[in-house]
Amino acid sequence: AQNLPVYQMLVLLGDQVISYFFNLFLLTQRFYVADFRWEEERYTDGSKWRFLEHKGPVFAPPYEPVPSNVKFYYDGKHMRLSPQAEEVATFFAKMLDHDYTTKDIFRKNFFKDWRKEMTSEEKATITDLKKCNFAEMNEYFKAQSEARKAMSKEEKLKIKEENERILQEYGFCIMDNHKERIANFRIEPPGLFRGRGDHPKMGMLKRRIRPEDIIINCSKDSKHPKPPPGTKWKEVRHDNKVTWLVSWTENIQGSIKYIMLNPSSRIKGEKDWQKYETARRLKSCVDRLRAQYRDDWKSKEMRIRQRAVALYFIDKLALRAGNEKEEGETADTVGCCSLRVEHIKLYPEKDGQEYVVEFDFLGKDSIRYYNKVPVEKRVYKNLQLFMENKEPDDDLFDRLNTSILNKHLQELMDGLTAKVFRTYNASITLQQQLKELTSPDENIPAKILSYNRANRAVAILCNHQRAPPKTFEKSMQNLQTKIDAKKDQLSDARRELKSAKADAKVRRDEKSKKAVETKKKAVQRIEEQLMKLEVQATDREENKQIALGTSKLNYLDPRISVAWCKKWGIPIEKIYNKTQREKFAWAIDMADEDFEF
DNA sequence: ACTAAGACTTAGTAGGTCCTCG
DNA sequence: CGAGGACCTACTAAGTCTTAGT
Repeated sequence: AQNLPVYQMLVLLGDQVISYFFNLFLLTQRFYVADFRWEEERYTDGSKWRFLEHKGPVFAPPYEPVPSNVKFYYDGKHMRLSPQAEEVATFFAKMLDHDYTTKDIFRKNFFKDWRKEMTSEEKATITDLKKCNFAEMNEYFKAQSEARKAMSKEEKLKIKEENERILQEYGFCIMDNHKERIANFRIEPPGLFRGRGDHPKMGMLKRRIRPEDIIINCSKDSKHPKPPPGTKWKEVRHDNKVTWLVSWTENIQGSIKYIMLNPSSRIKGEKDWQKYETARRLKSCVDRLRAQYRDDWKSKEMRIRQRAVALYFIDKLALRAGNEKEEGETADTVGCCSLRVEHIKLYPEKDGQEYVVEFDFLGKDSIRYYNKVPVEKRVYKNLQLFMENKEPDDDLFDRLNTSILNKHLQELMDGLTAKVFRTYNASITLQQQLKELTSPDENIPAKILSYNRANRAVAILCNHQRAPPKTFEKSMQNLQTKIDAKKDQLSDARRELKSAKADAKVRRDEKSKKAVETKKKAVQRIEEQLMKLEVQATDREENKQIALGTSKLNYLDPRISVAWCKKWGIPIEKIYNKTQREKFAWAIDMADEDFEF
C-alpha cells in the first residue's frame, strides 16, 4: 500500500467522499490519467475494484402491436391475436426469409413455446404451424425497414442523436478512478433463439427480461441505479470480487448473462496483457514441456499417454481444450479432449506421407475442422491403441478430460492451461511469419500484404473461418475490371512517355524536357496504383473463407504488431482500426520497435 | 473427487455506416 | 451525389476455466 498513487491512497483511507470527488476530478483529467493507467498498482487481494457506479441497463423497447390492417391468417381465415401471442408471432414472421424457419426442430420448438403464450381460445384454434400465414406481417416488417432506410437526413440525425444521448447516459460507468465504456449496456431483446449448427433448442422463445430479473452490482457508496418507475430490481449487491455490473439468467440454457466493460477498459486491458505475459512464459519453457510429453508417449500408464497425445494435438494443431457438454442441450461439437473415435481416421500412408491422421469434426460454433497431418510414429501407434475395441461414438481419450489436463499443465507452469497454447502458438507464428515475409525494400502496401499474410497463417492455424461474402464473386470481378482498365491506362501513359522522349531528343529544349519528366512521373504513379490494385486482389482472394479478425483481437499479442509497425514505419492505423487501437492502447503505449514476444 | 454454477473469453454474423468511384 | 461495397460495430452464442458446494 505504501507505493500506491495518491488517489488510490485516498480510497484506501476509506474516505469515500474524498475519493468520489477525486473520481469526478479525474474524469475531467482523463486524457492525462489514461496515459499512465497501465502503471497503476493492481489489487493483490483478488478484489477487482473499490468504487463502481453506473446507471443500470437499458431495457428492450416494449412491444408495439402491428396495425390492425396487418392480418394474420389461420387456415386461410383472418384471426386477431392477443398481444402476447402476436408478439411471438412477429418474431417468427420477421424470420420468414431465413433458412431457420424451414427446419423441423426450429418450427417444433417455436410452435411449442408460442402456444404457451396463447390464450386458451387461440390454443384451441391454432394447432398446426403449417396452417399459419405470417406473410402480411412479414411484408409489414420489410416495409418498415425500407421506410427506415428512406428516412430523411434530419430524421436519421435525430435518431442518431437520441442513440448518442442514451450512450452518454448509460454507456459509461465509473470504476475506481476512471470513467469507463460499458460493452453491452442494452438488455438482449426477446426473440427466437438462434443456435448455431444443429442446435436442439433453436426456435425456442427467448423471453423478455424485466427489472425483476436483474441483479445490479455496484459499490455501496455509489449512487445506485434506479429501476424503471413501478418496478424493482431482483437484487442489488456489492461484490467487488467480480467485474460485471449487471446480470440476469437467460431462459434457454439457464445460464447467466452479464453486462461488463468494454475491451478498452483498464480491467479488460490488464487481463489481456496478463494473458500474453502468460503465453510468453510458456515460450520460455515450451521446449521442456515438449520433451516431457514426447517422453510420456512411452508411459506405461494409459492415462498419461492419452494426456501426452492430447497435449501434442493442442500444441501442434492449436486445438481447443474440449470440455464435456451436456448431451441434447447444445449442438454436438467437440474439442481435443472430447474427440471421439469417429472424428479421426488413420492412414499408415497417404499422399506419399507416413502415419497420417485425418481430422474431421465440428468445433466451436459448429465450424468444421478438417485436416490431414502426418504425425510421429509413436503418436500413431498410441492412437491405434486408444481406438482398439471402441465404437465410433466412444471417446478417443477415455481416460482424460480438460480438468485432468489442466491440472497437469498447472503443475508444469504456473497459470498454464490448454488455451495458453493457442495464444502462444498464434503469437509466435505471427512474429515468425512477419520476420520471414517482410522484405525491407518493399513499399507500404506490399508490407501490409505481408502482414495480412502472416495474420492469415495464424487464422488458418486457429481454423477461423467465415462464410465467403455474398458479394465476393462480383466484387472480385469488379476489381479485375479495374485492374484491366489500369493496365490500359499504363500502356497509354508509357506510349506518351516514349513519344515525349523522342520529341525531347529532337527539340532539345527545356519545355520538352519538362514534359518528359511529367510523363515519367505519371507512368510511375500509374504503376504504383496498378500494383496496389493487384496486391488488393491477391489479398482478397486469399482471404475468401478466412476470418482475420478473431485472431487479431484475441490471439495475437498486439505488441508484436506495434513493434512491426514501428520498425518499418507503417502507420498503426493501417493495421488497427479505431476500436482496435482503443483495445490495444496499452500495447501501443508500451511496445517499442524491438519488442520480442 | 465430482458436479454445477459462475465468470469471463472467444466467436461468427447481421446490419448499419461510411467511403469510393463513376 | 447516389449506388455499391468494404468496413465496422453491436450482438449474443458458445466456448474455457475457476469456484463453490456436496
